[in-house]
Amino acid sequence: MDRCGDAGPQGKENCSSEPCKSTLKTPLKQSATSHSVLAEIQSNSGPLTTPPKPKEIPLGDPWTPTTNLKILISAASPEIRNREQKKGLQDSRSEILEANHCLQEHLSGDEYEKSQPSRKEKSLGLLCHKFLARYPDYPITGESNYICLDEVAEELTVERRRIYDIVNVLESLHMVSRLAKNRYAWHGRHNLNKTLQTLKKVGEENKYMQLIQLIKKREYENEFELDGEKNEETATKTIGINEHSEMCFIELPGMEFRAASVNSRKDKSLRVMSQKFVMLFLVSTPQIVSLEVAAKILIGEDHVEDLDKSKFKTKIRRLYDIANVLSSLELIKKVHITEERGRKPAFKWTGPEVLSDIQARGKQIFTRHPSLMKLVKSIESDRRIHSAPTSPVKTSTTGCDQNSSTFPSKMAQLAAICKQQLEGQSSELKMKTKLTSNLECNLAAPESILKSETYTTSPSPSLVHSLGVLPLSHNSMSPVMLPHPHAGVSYTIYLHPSQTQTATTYSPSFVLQSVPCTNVTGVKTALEVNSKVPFSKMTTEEGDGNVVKNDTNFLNAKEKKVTKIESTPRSFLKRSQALQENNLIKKCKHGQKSLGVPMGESVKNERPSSRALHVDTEVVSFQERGQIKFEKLDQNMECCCDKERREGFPEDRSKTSNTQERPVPFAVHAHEALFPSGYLIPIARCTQHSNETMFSNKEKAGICSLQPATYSSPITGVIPVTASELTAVNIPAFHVTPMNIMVSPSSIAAAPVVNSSCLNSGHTHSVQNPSSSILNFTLQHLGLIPAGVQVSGNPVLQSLPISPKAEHVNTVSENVNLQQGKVVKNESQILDCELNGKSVAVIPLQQQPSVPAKPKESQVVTENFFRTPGGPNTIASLSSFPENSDRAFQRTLTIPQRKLEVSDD
DNA sequence: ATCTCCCGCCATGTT
DNA sequence: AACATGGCGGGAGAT
Repeated sequence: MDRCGDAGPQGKENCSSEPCKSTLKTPLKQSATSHSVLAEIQSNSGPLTTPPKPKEIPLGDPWTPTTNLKILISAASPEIRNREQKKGLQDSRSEILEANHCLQEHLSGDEYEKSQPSRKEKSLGLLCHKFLARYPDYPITGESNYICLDEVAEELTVERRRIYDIVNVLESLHMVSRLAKNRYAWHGRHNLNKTLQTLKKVGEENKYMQLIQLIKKREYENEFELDGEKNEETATKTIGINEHSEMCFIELPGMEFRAASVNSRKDKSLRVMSQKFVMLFLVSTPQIVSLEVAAKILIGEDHVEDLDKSKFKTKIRRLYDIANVLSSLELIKKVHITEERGRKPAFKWTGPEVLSDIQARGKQIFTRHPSLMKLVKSIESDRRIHSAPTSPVKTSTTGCDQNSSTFPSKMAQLAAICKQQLEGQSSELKMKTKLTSNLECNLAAPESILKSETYTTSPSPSLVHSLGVLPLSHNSMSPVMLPHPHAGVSYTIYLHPSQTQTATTYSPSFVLQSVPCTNVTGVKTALEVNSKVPFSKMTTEEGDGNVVKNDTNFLNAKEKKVTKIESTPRSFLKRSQALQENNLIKKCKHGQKSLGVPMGESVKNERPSSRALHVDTEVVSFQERGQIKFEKLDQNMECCCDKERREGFPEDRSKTSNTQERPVPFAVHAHEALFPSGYLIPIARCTQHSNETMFSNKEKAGICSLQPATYSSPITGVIPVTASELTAVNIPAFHVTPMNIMVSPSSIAAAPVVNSSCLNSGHTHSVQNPSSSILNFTLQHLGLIPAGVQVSGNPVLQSLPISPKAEHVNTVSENVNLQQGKVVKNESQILDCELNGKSVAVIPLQQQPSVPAKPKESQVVTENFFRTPGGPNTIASLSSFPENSDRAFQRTLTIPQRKLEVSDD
């Protein structure tokens, strides 16, 4: 029971508990944090003092059944959670403690023991959930949220040591950054996409994919003959990764850890391991990584030589720790891979899809200007405060769906192909949704409040419109942002160019329609043919007990599960065939090393890990449904998709194109640039600012410091959005009448800004006060504005560019997440705004041919990007992609933009 | 038996 | 020296 001993010495002078306490529930996720509140919090947060920790944990963890229940409940229900928090944790806690104490006294040994929380209840995952519940996924940017470790530990009644585990992982994702001793800044998921993108890039550069495959191959080839170590070693050497590539923590230039302490160990463990682990998911095709492989790779990098069991074991332990946190973040999910050797634990990526560098490049065309983001946010907050509920009624605007009905079969096919990708986004959606709902609640009438699972309804359906869609990259798919039927949230769907004209709302219905089975089969076949990898049988176990075995048609399976649409007998037949094939292959595997890529593991859809809390049932289930994957297929598919993406497939390829439409309700990432600590954040300029600085000033300015200087694009007024972020801004209804352009700052909702993270390029441009003509031109040129489309007129200003005065603009942007790009539909409105003297923001441009703007920084950024202060390496690998960013990027810029499709509703 | 992974000792860094 | 961080692995609950 000396538990508290080490981890948290009690008396810390830091962080007076008072401030912290008051701050405590800091930014409640659900509650729309108002500026004032945040400000208060900030001001309150005192010096970094560690509150004398009254850690009576030893006395009896508050982990009484009651506590547990509360925790679980709160974890499951944001509303409840918030309520709880508001209610005052202190009180409840003390009560609990007391109760517990009593319990302890009255129950003797055994009994007391039983009353104690089970191991599960103390899991890191659960703890992480609690931790995350304390902060909003997308905190308002200027109002940073501080995290006082001591306080958190105390409130969560855990040792500080545990908090470190969580924080370290969060740090690896740049969701938090260390400000000082005992203090961290909470960034939420604002930087997540960028971070992931960067990680993916680094992972690619480090050839993790190959390494993984090599390892798998070895295993596959010599089932048990060689020890993993040797395999690993060999693999590593073969690939030529590692030794030198020992990667250190990836951070952004200017964002390095300030504390030496952190630096000292930063290249070690948890943080780095976490990043690497994530990289593995991002680079591997079926985004499933077994612990074993991950451990080997991680160990391999460190010390290829001494790979002993204990080390391996330790690595596994750490991976579990990390996995728990990542699971809580809903980035991964535990699954089991069943192969001949047996079942082995693995994790499946369920986070947002991350475009590869190359892929992203094309898509990154548009980046939301930081200032816009801020504006959006400002608007939002403003709205909350000032604006009257305009249209309280939440209508499920299914609008735009006219198209859905018309949804071409092609689309469906595409959807099928990419469905898996959607899964990943679902989580994001969920998150975004939450945010949205919060916002909505604030803005709209109570009725409009939605549950986290549901999409939020916009205050006024009519007002809410679909945002424009920005064409994305080379990818032929055009993202279309549509209002969510259920919610007022718009989201973007990527359609193939050919499909572009059709806009659909992301809705269940949509999904269903979009996924025809037939296509899947065809695709599959093609893939199979092409694939060099032998199929192996894979099985996915699901929580519900379904076990699917199959190698092919994972799509079908998936489809079936996801959409419930099709389960064609045919597909099953195919499946069986595939299985047979696989078996044959397996039998021959020894003889054929060439086939060797041991991809085929059976993946089982796993039931939700016991630990994981299923907060959002819908989401989870959705994700789960889509879980079944057949590695091979996946892989193949992925490859194809990838290829296509890179090549920028021609339009006719639409079938295969992966529609990544993940309608993801997204929070607007505001200012990545502003973000204090994102190490991975590519945006060059941002990094230059110290955290503190960034927060304070920029917010008000509403303008990102980043922008202008860096890119000058002929087209002013346009803000390039990066597709990579996939974030679309959802623009809530405006209070503006169609004709009327008078948008009061307060009334301005959000601008449809597409946010993207240009990892390499950091192309964030934002122009202010673009001339309308220019905008029009640009839009047309880009194809954003369909020739026939009439942009204006629409009373509902969906995508409203944000007014420069951003300060008062409310942001709703958080709702939508665009994967690739968005098109702003209401250009007219935008123009209007501008005309009115408001500066308009949003319009994607970078890709426009005419805009050659290439950030000079890109190069710099790239270099720094991965630079790991502590480490040597880092990225020697960058070299692996010779063409790296700059050039490629430039080229990209020059590439004529493909036509953007705007769905007009 | 294996999988998970909590727990907390203790080394390392910071203040 | 006291405190902050966090590497690490024993060992026990969960399966």
